[in-house]
Amino acid sequence: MKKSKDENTEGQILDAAKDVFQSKGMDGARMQEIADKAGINKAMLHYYYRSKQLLFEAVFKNAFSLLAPQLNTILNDDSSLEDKIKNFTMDYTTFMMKHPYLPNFIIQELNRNEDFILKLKENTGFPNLKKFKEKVADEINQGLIQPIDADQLFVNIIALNIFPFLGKPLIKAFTDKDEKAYKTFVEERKTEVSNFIINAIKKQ
Amino acid sequence: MKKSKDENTEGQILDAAKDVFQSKGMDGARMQEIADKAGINKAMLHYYYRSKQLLFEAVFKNAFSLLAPQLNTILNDDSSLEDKIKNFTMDYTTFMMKHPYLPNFIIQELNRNEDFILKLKENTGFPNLKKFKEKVADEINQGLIQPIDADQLFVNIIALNIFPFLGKPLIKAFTDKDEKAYKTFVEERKTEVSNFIINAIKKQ
DNA sequence: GTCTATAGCCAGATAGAC
DNA sequence: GTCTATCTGGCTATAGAC
Repeated sequence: MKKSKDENTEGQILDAAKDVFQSKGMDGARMQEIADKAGINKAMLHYYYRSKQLLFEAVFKNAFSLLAPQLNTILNDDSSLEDKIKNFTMDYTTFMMKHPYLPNFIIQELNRNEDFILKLKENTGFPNLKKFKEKVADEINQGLIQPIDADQLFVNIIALNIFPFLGKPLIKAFTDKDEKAYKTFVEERKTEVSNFIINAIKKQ
Repeated sequence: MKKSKDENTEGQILDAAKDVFQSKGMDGARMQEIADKAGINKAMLHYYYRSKQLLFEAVFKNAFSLLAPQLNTILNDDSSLEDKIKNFTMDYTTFMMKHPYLPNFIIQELNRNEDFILKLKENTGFPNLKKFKEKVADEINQGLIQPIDADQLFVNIIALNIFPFLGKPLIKAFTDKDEKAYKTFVEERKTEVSNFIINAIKKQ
Protein backbone atom coordinates (compact mmCIF):
# COMPACT_ATOMS: atom_id res chain seq x y z
CA MET A 1 0.00 0.00 0.00
CA LYS A 2 1.39 3.37 -1.00
CA LYS A 3 -0.96 5.78 0.63
CA SER A 4 -0.69 4.57 4.21
CA LYS A 5 -0.18 8.17 5.35
CA ASP A 6 -3.60 9.22 4.12
CA GLU A 7 -5.30 6.28 5.71
CA ASN A 8 -4.59 7.03 9.34
CA THR A 9 -5.44 10.14 11.30
CA GLU A 10 -1.85 10.89 12.25
CA GLY A 11 -0.86 11.14 8.59
CA GLN A 12 -3.89 13.20 7.66
CA ILE A 13 -2.98 15.68 10.36
CA LEU A 14 0.60 15.92 9.18
CA ASP A 15 -0.52 16.55 5.59
CA ALA A 16 -2.95 19.26 6.64
CA ALA A 17 -0.42 20.82 9.02
CA LYS A 18 2.14 20.90 6.23
CA ASP A 19 -0.22 22.93 4.02
CA VAL A 20 -1.14 25.39 6.72
CA PHE A 21 2.28 25.88 8.30
CA GLN A 22 4.01 26.24 4.95
CA SER A 23 1.64 28.91 3.69
CA LYS A 24 1.00 30.79 6.96
CA GLY A 25 4.15 30.15 9.02
CA MET A 26 4.26 29.11 12.67
CA ASP A 27 2.80 32.37 14.01
CA GLY A 28 0.11 32.77 11.37
CA ALA A 29 -1.08 29.16 11.44
CA ARG A 30 -4.23 28.27 13.36
CA MET A 31 -4.88 24.86 14.89
CA GLN A 32 -8.52 25.17 13.90
CA GLU A 33 -7.60 25.52 10.23
CA ILE A 34 -5.37 22.46 10.41
CA ALA A 35 -8.15 20.47 12.04
CA ASP A 36 -10.69 21.56 9.43
CA LYS A 37 -8.34 20.67 6.59
CA ALA A 38 -7.64 17.25 8.12
CA GLY A 39 -11.37 16.70 8.58
CA ILE A 40 -11.14 16.18 12.35
CA ASN A 41 -11.41 18.36 15.45
CA LYS A 42 -8.83 20.34 17.38
CA ALA A 43 -8.69 17.90 20.27
CA MET A 44 -7.23 15.25 17.97
CA LEU A 45 -4.29 17.47 17.08
CA HIS A 46 -3.26 17.54 20.72
CA TYR A 47 -4.00 13.87 21.18
CA TYR A 48 -1.48 12.97 18.46
CA TYR A 49 1.09 15.76 18.65
CA ARG A 50 0.63 17.19 22.16
CA SER A 51 1.18 20.86 21.22
CA LYS A 52 1.31 23.28 18.31
CA GLN A 53 5.06 23.56 18.75
CA LEU A 54 5.62 19.81 18.45
CA LEU A 55 3.32 19.53 15.46
CA PHE A 56 5.23 22.35 13.83
CA GLU A 57 8.55 20.65 14.48
CA ALA A 58 7.28 17.45 12.92
CA VAL A 59 6.31 19.36 9.78
CA PHE A 60 9.57 21.26 9.67
CA LYS A 61 11.81 18.22 10.01
CA ASN A 62 9.75 16.50 7.36
CA ALA A 63 10.19 19.42 4.98
CA PHE A 64 13.90 19.66 5.59
CA SER A 65 14.42 15.96 5.08
CA LEU A 66 12.75 16.37 1.70
CA LEU A 67 15.11 19.17 0.75
CA ALA A 68 18.41 17.80 1.99
CA PRO A 69 18.65 14.86 -0.46
CA GLN A 70 18.34 17.33 -3.33
CA LEU A 71 21.67 18.79 -2.28
CA ASN A 72 23.41 15.47 -2.53
CA THR A 73 23.30 15.78 -6.32
CA ILE A 74 25.84 18.51 -6.09
CA LEU A 75 27.70 17.54 -2.96
CA ASN A 76 28.32 13.84 -2.96
CA ASP A 77 28.30 12.24 -6.37
CA ASP A 78 31.45 11.62 -8.36
CA SER A 79 30.79 13.43 -11.63
CA SER A 80 32.58 16.52 -12.93
CA LEU A 81 31.69 19.94 -11.57
CA GLU A 82 30.06 20.81 -14.86
CA ASP A 83 27.80 17.79 -14.66
CA LYS A 84 27.04 18.40 -11.00
CA ILE A 85 25.93 21.94 -11.77
CA LYS A 86 23.84 20.93 -14.77
CA ASN A 87 22.13 18.09 -12.94
CA PHE A 88 21.53 20.03 -9.77
CA THR A 89 20.01 23.01 -11.55
CA MET A 90 17.74 20.78 -13.58
CA ASP A 91 16.65 18.53 -10.71
CA TYR A 92 16.31 21.23 -8.10
CA THR A 93 14.21 23.53 -10.26
CA THR A 94 11.95 20.67 -11.30
CA PHE A 95 11.55 19.68 -7.67
CA MET A 96 10.80 23.22 -6.50
CA MET A 97 8.17 23.79 -9.15
CA LYS A 98 6.32 20.93 -7.45
CA HIS A 99 6.89 22.31 -3.93
CA PRO A 100 6.83 26.08 -4.31
CA TYR A 101 6.23 26.87 -0.63
CA LEU A 102 9.14 24.79 0.62
CA PRO A 103 12.12 27.15 0.26
CA ASN A 104 10.34 30.12 1.75
CA PHE A 105 9.07 28.05 4.64
CA ILE A 106 12.53 26.73 5.52
CA ILE A 107 14.27 30.09 5.15
CA GLN A 108 11.64 31.98 7.07
CA GLU A 109 11.44 29.67 10.02
CA LEU A 110 15.22 29.39 10.30
CA ASN A 111 15.44 33.16 10.43
CA ARG A 112 12.73 33.26 13.06
CA ASN A 113 14.59 30.82 15.28
CA GLU A 114 18.24 30.42 14.45
CA ASP A 115 18.84 27.78 17.10
CA PHE A 116 16.54 25.50 15.18
CA ILE A 117 19.26 24.54 12.77
CA LEU A 118 21.36 23.12 15.58
CA LYS A 119 18.76 20.40 16.06
CA LEU A 120 19.00 19.58 12.37
CA LYS A 121 22.78 19.37 12.39
CA GLU A 122 22.65 16.64 15.01
CA ASN A 123 20.84 14.42 12.52
CA THR A 124 22.79 12.13 10.27
CA GLY A 125 22.42 13.16 6.67
CA PHE A 126 22.89 16.86 7.23
CA PRO A 127 24.55 18.15 4.05
CA ASN A 128 28.33 18.30 4.18
CA LEU A 129 30.58 20.20 1.78
CA LYS A 130 33.75 18.15 2.22
CA LYS A 131 33.59 16.23 -1.03
CA PHE A 132 32.44 19.26 -3.01
CA LYS A 133 35.42 21.28 -1.77
CA GLU A 134 37.81 18.53 -2.77
CA LYS A 135 36.30 18.44 -6.23
CA VAL A 136 36.63 22.20 -6.65
CA ALA A 137 40.27 22.15 -5.49
CA ASP A 138 40.90 19.24 -7.83
CA GLU A 139 39.50 20.95 -10.93
CA ILE A 140 41.34 24.17 -10.12
CA ASN A 141 44.61 22.23 -9.89
CA GLN A 142 43.89 20.52 -13.19
CA GLY A 143 43.33 23.92 -14.76
CA LEU A 144 39.76 23.07 -15.73
CA ILE A 145 38.22 26.02 -13.90
CA GLN A 146 39.35 29.37 -12.61
CA PRO A 147 40.43 29.73 -8.99
CA ILE A 148 37.40 30.31 -6.75
CA ASP A 149 36.59 29.77 -3.10
CA ALA A 150 34.42 26.65 -2.85
CA ASP A 151 32.08 28.20 -0.28
CA GLN A 152 31.49 31.19 -2.55
CA LEU A 153 30.80 28.94 -5.50
CA PHE A 154 28.41 26.82 -3.46
CA VAL A 155 26.46 29.86 -2.28
CA ASN A 156 26.34 31.23 -5.83
CA ILE A 157 24.89 27.97 -7.09
CA ILE A 158 22.16 27.71 -4.48
CA ALA A 159 21.41 31.44 -4.64
CA LEU A 160 20.74 31.30 -8.37
CA ASN A 161 18.56 28.22 -7.96
CA ILE A 162 16.61 29.09 -4.83
CA PHE A 163 16.05 32.82 -5.17
CA PRO A 164 13.51 32.65 -8.00
CA PHE A 165 11.20 30.77 -5.64
CA LEU A 166 11.81 32.98 -2.62
CA GLY A 167 11.41 36.20 -4.54
CA LYS A 168 8.57 35.16 -6.79
CA PRO A 169 6.26 38.13 -6.04
CA LEU A 170 9.16 40.55 -6.42
CA ILE A 171 10.27 39.04 -9.71
CA LYS A 172 6.77 39.03 -11.10
CA ALA A 173 6.40 42.70 -10.24
CA PHE A 174 9.81 43.89 -11.47
CA THR A 175 9.74 41.99 -14.74
CA ASP A 176 6.00 42.47 -15.31
CA LYS A 177 5.11 38.82 -15.64
CA ASP A 178 1.83 37.10 -14.89
CA GLU A 179 1.70 33.59 -13.44
CA LYS A 180 2.08 31.94 -16.83
CA ALA A 181 5.06 34.06 -17.90
CA TYR A 182 6.70 33.44 -14.54
CA LYS A 183 6.36 29.67 -15.00
CA THR A 184 7.98 29.90 -18.44
CA PHE A 185 10.72 32.08 -17.00
CA VAL A 186 11.53 29.52 -14.29
CA GLU A 187 11.36 26.69 -16.79
CA GLU A 188 13.99 28.43 -18.90
CA ARG A 189 16.25 28.76 -15.88
CA LYS A 190 16.70 24.98 -15.85
CA THR A 191 19.39 25.43 -18.50
CA GLU A 192 20.02 29.18 -18.28
CA VAL A 193 21.40 29.02 -14.74
CA SER A 194 23.85 26.19 -15.34
CA ASN A 195 25.18 27.85 -18.49
CA PHE A 196 25.63 31.05 -16.55
CA ILE A 197 27.57 29.38 -13.75
CA ILE A 198 29.73 27.31 -16.06
CA ASN A 199 30.65 30.37 -18.11
CA ALA A 200 31.56 32.18 -14.92
CA ILE A 201 34.04 29.59 -13.70
CA LYS A 202 35.45 27.88 -16.78
CA LYS A 203 39.00 28.56 -17.86
CA GLN A 204 39.04 30.95 -20.78
CA MET B 1 17.49 69.44 13.52
CA LYS B 2 18.20 65.95 12.21
CA LYS B 3 16.49 63.73 14.71
CA SER B 4 12.99 65.10 14.43
CA LYS B 5 11.67 61.56 14.16
CA ASP B 6 12.93 60.64 17.61
CA GLU B 7 11.54 63.75 19.17
CA ASN B 8 7.87 63.13 18.58
CA THR B 9 5.80 60.18 19.65
CA GLU B 10 4.70 59.26 16.16
CA GLY B 11 8.32 58.80 15.06
CA GLN B 12 9.27 56.86 18.17
CA ILE B 13 6.42 54.47 17.50
CA LEU B 14 7.48 53.96 13.89
CA ASP B 15 11.06 53.23 14.94
CA ALA B 16 9.97 50.72 17.55
CA ALA B 17 7.45 49.13 15.18
CA LYS B 18 10.15 48.76 12.55
CA ASP B 19 12.34 46.76 14.95
CA VAL B 20 9.56 44.49 16.11
CA PHE B 21 7.84 43.89 12.76
CA GLN B 22 11.11 43.28 10.95
CA SER B 23 12.32 40.68 13.42
CA LYS B 24 9.01 38.99 14.28
CA GLY B 25 6.89 39.56 11.18
CA MET B 26 3.28 40.76 11.12
CA ASP B 27 1.85 37.68 12.80
CA GLY B 28 4.55 37.29 15.44
CA ALA B 29 4.69 40.95 16.41
CA ARG B 30 2.91 42.13 19.57
CA MET B 31 1.54 45.62 20.04
CA GLN B 32 2.63 45.49 23.69
CA GLU B 33 6.26 44.91 22.67
CA ILE B 34 6.15 47.84 20.27
CA ALA B 35 4.68 50.07 22.96
CA ASP B 36 7.32 49.01 25.50
CA LYS B 37 10.12 49.62 23.02
CA ALA B 38 8.73 53.05 22.18
CA GLY B 39 8.40 53.84 25.86
CA ILE B 40 4.67 54.52 25.71
CA ASN B 41 1.47 52.50 26.20
CA LYS B 42 -0.66 50.47 23.83
CA ALA B 43 -3.42 53.05 23.63
CA MET B 44 -1.04 55.49 21.96
CA LEU B 45 -0.35 53.07 19.13
CA HIS B 46 -4.01 53.11 18.23
CA TYR B 47 -4.26 56.83 18.73
CA TYR B 48 -1.58 57.45 16.09
CA TYR B 49 -1.99 54.52 13.68
CA ARG B 50 -5.55 53.29 14.33
CA SER B 51 -4.80 49.56 13.98
CA LYS B 52 -2.01 47.00 13.90
CA GLN B 53 -2.58 46.54 10.18
CA LEU B 54 -2.13 50.24 9.40
CA LEU B 55 0.96 50.51 11.59
CA PHE B 56 2.40 47.52 9.78
CA GLU B 57 1.71 49.06 6.38
CA ALA B 58 3.46 52.25 7.42
CA VAL B 59 6.54 50.24 8.40
CA PHE B 60 6.45 48.16 5.24
CA LYS B 61 6.18 51.08 2.85
CA ASN B 62 8.98 52.78 4.72
CA ALA B 63 11.20 49.72 4.37
CA PHE B 64 10.46 49.32 0.69
CA SER B 65 11.14 52.95 -0.06
CA LEU B 66 14.56 52.45 1.52
CA LEU B 67 15.27 49.47 -0.70
CA ALA B 68 13.99 50.72 -4.04
CA PRO B 69 16.58 53.50 -4.56
CA GLN B 70 19.33 50.90 -4.20
CA LEU B 71 18.09 49.32 -7.39
CA ASN B 72 18.46 52.52 -9.34
CA THR B 73 22.21 52.00 -9.32
CA ILE B 74 21.76 49.15 -11.70
CA LEU B 75 18.63 50.20 -13.51
CA ASN B 76 18.82 53.87 -14.34
CA ASP B 77 22.31 55.26 -14.51
CA ASP B 78 24.20 55.57 -17.77
CA SER B 79 27.40 53.63 -17.14
CA SER B 80 28.42 50.37 -18.81
CA LEU B 81 26.91 47.09 -17.69
CA GLU B 82 30.22 46.12 -16.11
CA ASP B 83 30.27 49.28 -14.03
CA LYS B 84 26.62 48.92 -13.10
CA ILE B 85 27.23 45.40 -11.82
CA LYS B 86 30.36 46.35 -9.91
CA ASN B 87 28.76 49.38 -8.30
CA PHE B 88 25.51 47.68 -7.47
CA THR B 89 27.18 44.68 -5.85
CA MET B 90 29.42 46.91 -3.78
CA ASP B 91 26.72 49.38 -2.71
CA TYR B 92 23.97 46.87 -2.12
CA THR B 93 26.08 44.56 0.01
CA THR B 94 27.36 47.48 2.08
CA PHE B 95 23.80 48.70 2.55
CA MET B 96 22.47 45.27 3.54
CA MET B 97 25.17 44.69 6.12
CA LYS B 98 23.70 47.73 7.86
CA HIS B 99 20.09 46.54 7.50
CA PRO B 100 20.26 42.76 7.76
CA TYR B 101 16.57 42.21 8.54
CA LEU B 102 15.32 44.19 5.57
CA PRO B 103 15.45 41.66 2.71
CA ASN B 104 13.88 38.87 4.71
CA PHE B 105 11.14 41.16 5.96
CA ILE B 106 10.20 42.33 2.47
CA ILE B 107 10.33 38.89 0.90
CA GLN B 108 8.42 37.24 3.70
CA GLU B 109 5.59 39.73 3.87
CA LEU B 110 5.21 39.81 0.09
CA ASN B 111 4.86 36.05 0.08
CA ARG B 112 2.32 36.24 2.89
CA ASN B 113 0.19 38.69 0.98
CA GLU B 114 0.88 38.83 -2.73
CA ASP B 115 -1.64 41.61 -3.38
CA PHE B 116 0.50 43.88 -1.27
CA ILE B 117 2.85 44.56 -4.14
CA LEU B 118 0.04 46.02 -6.21
CA LYS B 119 -0.20 48.89 -3.75
CA LEU B 120 3.51 49.50 -4.17
CA LYS B 121 3.38 49.51 -7.95
CA GLU B 122 0.92 52.39 -7.88
CA ASN B 123 3.57 54.56 -6.29
CA THR B 124 5.88 56.59 -8.41
CA GLY B 125 9.45 55.39 -8.15
CA PHE B 126 8.66 51.71 -8.38
CA PRO B 127 11.71 50.16 -10.08
CA ASN B 128 11.43 49.82 -13.84
CA LEU B 129 13.64 47.66 -16.08
CA LYS B 130 13.21 49.56 -19.34
CA LYS B 131 16.56 51.29 -19.42
CA PHE B 132 18.39 48.23 -18.15
CA LYS B 133 16.92 46.13 -20.97
CA GLU B 134 17.99 48.67 -23.57
CA LYS B 135 21.51 48.65 -22.18
CA VAL B 136 21.69 44.86 -22.31
CA ALA B 137 20.41 44.77 -25.90
CA ASP B 138 22.89 47.49 -26.77
CA GLU B 139 25.94 45.69 -25.38
CA ILE B 140 24.89 42.42 -27.00
CA ASN B 141 24.63 44.19 -30.38
CA GLN B 142 28.04 45.73 -29.87
CA GLY B 143 29.45 42.28 -29.17
CA LEU B 144 30.59 43.27 -25.69
CA ILE B 145 28.67 40.53 -23.93
CA GLN B 146 27.14 37.21 -24.82
CA PRO B 147 23.46 37.01 -25.74
CA ILE B 148 21.33 36.72 -22.62
CA ASP B 149 17.74 37.51 -21.71
CA ALA B 150 17.74 40.76 -19.72
CA ASP B 151 15.19 39.49 -17.19
CA GLN B 152 17.30 36.42 -16.51
CA LEU B 153 20.40 38.53 -16.05
CA PHE B 154 18.59 40.89 -13.72
CA VAL B 155 17.30 38.04 -11.56
CA ASN B 156 20.77 36.47 -11.48
CA ILE B 157 22.26 39.72 -10.26
CA ILE B 158 19.78 40.29 -7.48
CA ALA B 159 19.76 36.60 -6.51
CA LEU B 160 23.53 36.57 -5.98
CA ASN B 161 23.36 39.76 -3.98
CA ILE B 162 20.27 39.19 -1.86
CA PHE B 163 20.42 35.48 -1.10
CA PRO B 164 23.36 35.64 1.33
CA PHE B 165 21.18 37.77 3.61
CA LEU B 166 18.03 35.70 3.22
CA GLY B 167 19.78 32.40 3.75
CA LYS B 168 22.21 33.47 6.45
CA PRO B 169 21.37 30.68 8.93
CA LEU B 170 21.50 28.08 6.17
CA ILE B 171 24.83 29.34 4.86
CA LYS B 172 26.36 29.47 8.32
CA ALA B 173 25.31 25.88 8.90
CA PHE B 174 26.35 24.44 5.53
CA THR B 175 29.71 26.15 5.37
CA ASP B 176 30.40 25.84 9.11
CA LYS B 177 30.94 29.51 9.77
CA ASP B 178 30.43 31.45 12.98
CA GLU B 179 29.18 35.02 12.97
CA LYS B 180 32.64 36.46 12.37
CA ALA B 181 33.48 34.13 9.49
CA TYR B 182 30.10 34.85 7.94
CA LYS B 183 30.78 38.59 8.04
CA THR B 184 34.13 38.09 6.32
CA PHE B 185 32.46 35.85 3.76
CA VAL B 186 29.88 38.51 2.90
CA GLU B 187 32.53 41.20 2.81
CA GLU B 188 34.44 39.18 0.21
CA ARG B 189 31.34 38.91 -1.91
CA LYS B 190 31.49 42.65 -2.59
CA THR B 191 34.01 41.90 -5.34
CA GLU B 192 33.56 38.15 -5.74
CA VAL B 193 29.99 38.43 -7.00
CA SER B 194 30.64 41.07 -9.62
CA ASN B 195 33.65 39.17 -10.96
CA PHE B 196 31.51 36.07 -11.16
CA ILE B 197 28.74 37.79 -13.09
CA ILE B 198 31.06 39.60 -15.47
CA ASN B 199 32.90 36.37 -16.25
CA ALA B 200 29.59 34.70 -16.95
CA ILE B 201 28.42 37.22 -19.53
CA LYS B 202 31.54 38.66 -21.15
CA LYS B 203 32.44 37.70 -24.69
CA GLN B 204 35.19 35.11 -24.66
C1' DG C 1 -9.83 7.13 19.23
C1' DT C 2 -13.02 10.59 18.61
C1' DC C 3 -16.06 13.90 19.95
C1' DT C 4 -18.25 18.42 22.45
C1' DA C 5 -17.73 21.81 25.70
C1' DT C 6 -15.09 24.81 28.14
C1' DA C 7 -11.16 26.46 30.78
C1' DG C 8 -7.65 29.87 30.77
C1' DC C 9 -5.07 33.06 28.66
C1' DC C 10 -3.57 36.77 25.84
C1' DA C 11 -4.15 39.72 22.01
C1' DG C 12 -6.03 44.03 19.73
C1' DA C 13 -8.92 47.64 20.49
C1' DT C 14 -11.60 51.22 23.15
C1' DA C 15 -13.65 54.19 27.03
C1' DG C 16 -12.97 57.71 29.73
C1' DA C 17 -10.25 60.30 33.40
C1' DC C 18 -6.69 63.72 33.49
C1' DG D 1 -1.79 63.83 24.08
C1' DT D 2 -1.19 60.49 27.46
C1' DC D 3 -2.59 57.46 30.75
C1' DT D 4 -5.13 53.19 33.33
C1' DA D 5 -8.62 50.02 33.18
C1' DT D 6 -11.44 47.14 30.71
C1' DC D 7 -13.98 44.95 26.91
C1' DT D 8 -14.31 41.45 23.48
C1' DG D 9 -12.85 37.91 20.81
C1' DG D 10 -9.84 34.28 19.41
C1' DC D 11 -6.39 31.16 20.49
C1' DT D 12 -4.16 26.83 22.63
C1' DA D 13 -5.01 23.30 25.44
C1' DT D 14 -7.67 20.08 28.35
C1' DA D 15 -11.62 17.57 30.71
C1' DG D 16 -14.66 14.24 30.28
C1' DA D 17 -18.58 11.69 27.83
C1' DC D 18 -19.04 8.10 24.46
